[in-house]
Amino acid sequence: MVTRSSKPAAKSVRPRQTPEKRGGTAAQAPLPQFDLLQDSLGYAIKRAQVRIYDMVFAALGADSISPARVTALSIIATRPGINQSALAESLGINRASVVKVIDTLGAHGFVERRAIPGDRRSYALVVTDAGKSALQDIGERLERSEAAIAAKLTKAERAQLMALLAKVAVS
Amino acid sequence: MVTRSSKPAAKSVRPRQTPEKRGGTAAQAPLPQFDLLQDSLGYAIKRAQVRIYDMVFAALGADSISPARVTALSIIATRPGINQSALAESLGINRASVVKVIDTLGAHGFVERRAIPGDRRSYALVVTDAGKSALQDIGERLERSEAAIAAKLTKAERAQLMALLAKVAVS
DNA sequence: TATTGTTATACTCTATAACTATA
DNA sequence: TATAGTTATAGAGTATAACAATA
Repeated sequence: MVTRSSKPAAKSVRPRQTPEKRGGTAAQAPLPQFDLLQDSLGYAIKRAQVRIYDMVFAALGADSISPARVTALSIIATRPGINQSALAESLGINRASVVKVIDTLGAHGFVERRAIPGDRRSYALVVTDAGKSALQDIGERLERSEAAIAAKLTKAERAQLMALLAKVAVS
Repeated sequence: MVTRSSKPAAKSVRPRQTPEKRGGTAAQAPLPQFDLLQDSLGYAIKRAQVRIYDMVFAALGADSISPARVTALSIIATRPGINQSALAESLGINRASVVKVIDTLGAHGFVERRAIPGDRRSYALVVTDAGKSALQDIGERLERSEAAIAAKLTKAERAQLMALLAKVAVS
């Protein structure tokens, strides 16, 4: 049984490159300043996200599938019959990376690759009963977990936060 | 000095789909449902975070240090003389992992490890003039970048979003 | 003994490129 | 030619454990 190891921590993939490109022009100017850590909406969101991520891990339990896999499972549940490439698109990752995701979900017995009569190049991904059951359980755990956060916000505030975040997330 | 050019790419959770088949012939219970993808505050935050992360990458440019390193650099700038262990604590990562972070920032000439007279076990980390200059430039880039998001929100909405996120982020 | 930085090692998540089998 | 899935390989970011130097 594949399980999540200890600490996951945040991700961040970035191509590295050579240093020095921004030369040392006039060094110290009176900074009109925008304090990254304090004033950036990006950092504010990041902090909230890190906080929630911790809670999600605690809620899922040590032997659960990872949050990323829960997302994949949720998408397949919502779009039964989706193929791996479309799932990759939906997850915003490369289709090659989806292979292991499905292998893992398959090893857990949560998802199946089903043959498609008309096209033998791809599979129709479907969530099994065990997968639906797991998703139900996970949903309940996360819902209870979010209740801890909701306790800090009124219903109206939560709704407004969701609305504002949706505006920000618009691509 | 690793120099892998190409796509930034990162992301993690990026659900989005059409509202279709849902209450089907489930062998499970009549789900009172909490739709993870739709109703979870965690996912809403994650989506916003992914969106902003994309913008941050674009704003920083291909030859910049990573967002995580920008954070480290900002912290050192805010707390000059901090040592690696305290920085690790502040970043929420293991102190062993900080070694490479500082090595990288050092290779860029943005940070220096300075000897501390009283304690030869640790270093006082300080941002160099080049580092301050880079931070200034990055701050301006990110500020302009956030303006694109701010355009979707009124000043009051932005302030409220920041306030609500701060409530959520409270540990 | 406790702390700090370091090294060696390993794991997760993801990307690219190339390959196979279809279509 | 184009598409879907796969494999091999690589890189970023992080963790653990063990270690030396220093306190």
